[in-house]
Amino acid sequence: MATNDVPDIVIGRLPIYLRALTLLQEAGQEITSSHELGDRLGIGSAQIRKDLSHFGEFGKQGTGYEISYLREQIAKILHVDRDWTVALVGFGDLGQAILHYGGFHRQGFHIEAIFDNDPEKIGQQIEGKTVRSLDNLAKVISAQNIRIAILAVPAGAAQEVANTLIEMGIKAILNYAPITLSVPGNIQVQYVDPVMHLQRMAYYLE
Amino acid sequence: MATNDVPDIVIGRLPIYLRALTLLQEAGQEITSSHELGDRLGIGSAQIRKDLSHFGEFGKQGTGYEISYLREQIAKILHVDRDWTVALVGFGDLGQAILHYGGFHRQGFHIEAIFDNDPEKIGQQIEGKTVRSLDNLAKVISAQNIRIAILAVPAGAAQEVANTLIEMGIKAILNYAPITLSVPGNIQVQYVDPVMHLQRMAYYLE
DNA sequence: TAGATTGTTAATCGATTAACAATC
DNA sequence: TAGATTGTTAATCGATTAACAATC
Repeated sequence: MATNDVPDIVIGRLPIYLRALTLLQEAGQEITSSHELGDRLGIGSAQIRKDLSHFGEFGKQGTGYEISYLREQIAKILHVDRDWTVALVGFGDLGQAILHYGGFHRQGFHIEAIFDNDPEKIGQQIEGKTVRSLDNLAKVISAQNIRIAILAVPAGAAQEVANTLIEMGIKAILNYAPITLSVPGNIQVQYVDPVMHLQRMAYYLE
Repeated sequence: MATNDVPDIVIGRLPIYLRALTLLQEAGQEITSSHELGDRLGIGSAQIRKDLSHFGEFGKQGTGYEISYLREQIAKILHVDRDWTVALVGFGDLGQAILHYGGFHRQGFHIEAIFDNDPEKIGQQIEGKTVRSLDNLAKVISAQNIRIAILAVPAGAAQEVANTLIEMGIKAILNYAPITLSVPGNIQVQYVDPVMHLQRMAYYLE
């Protein structure tokens, strides 16, 4: 049960398992197996068992996994068995779309602070939140103990804003700006860049 | 120059290289090296050279790479040295945000057809395009020879719509629905699921 | 020439997979 | 019991990295 040095690639698959389990649960199913899960996900059953074995034993020989139990356990491992408060930085078209998108909230990631440097936007009220100047970053982040930020500023500003966020204590950045951020090793960064996905697929076309 | 069986993981890095090169070029730089590129991207220089070696020789010993040339070559390899016509399927909040987002267009992926099944939306005019019923999928896709679709329908409908798209000749799907699609081996699928990225990062928090 | 950097080979490292004893 | 599936070990596979001859 060495929750310690689990390969990051394994961590990356846990949300996929979680999603599949939730789906099965919503369909009313109660038990599943590594084979069924693997078939649905296009992954080998051995890999699923191996991945889970990093964290403990969750199944029963001859039977499989109780879906609700495994779901809970994976949620606990990922620390998504709780609510997270998130800051949204950048309130242009993209930032507004992100706020409007309900998916984060539904999964327990609550955007409770919004920042932008455009004077036209500062002070604006949206869904009960106020758009604030970036100068207030330090105050708000420490007051609300926020550790996750969604970065939706232009590429040219992203690195600088990221630096500030990290100084203020942010530990995880979901970056929508199309630029690779340079950050210290203890800071998490994930990228959302749909265009890169299209480019990748284009290789295989024609 | 075996453009043949290049590992998919290598293909996945080409858009990252492309993005970094474009950035350097915009900054007015003309020459770079695998070391500089690697430092910026947090990747080993050997990996970059190895990746590129799958496709040919693009550098000069002692000097490095001419940025504009390497950019062009990678764009050609990825087939993004041209414009692509894309269908958007699903015109709810998410679909509208995707259409409104300029990033696709800017990189040569043009959304030229929009589909939704909501009678309220069908017929609506947006940016010179008409929202059409899914019944028109076949006609429009074959008429415009569209091979890429962006899927932004609810999770419950995604697999069924994907099946239809594939029947109609779509070869690549950028899927925003939070569900793993089951597709034939010759069909490309990429996933955009920001929540999964947050879940992955949450593991490392606290 | 001296210094730098490529492209490539070989070694290392890590991840996936096959197989099976344990056991429900 | 017979059948099924887990958790884990060992083998395989593939990707990353170190090192260096070639050469600009």
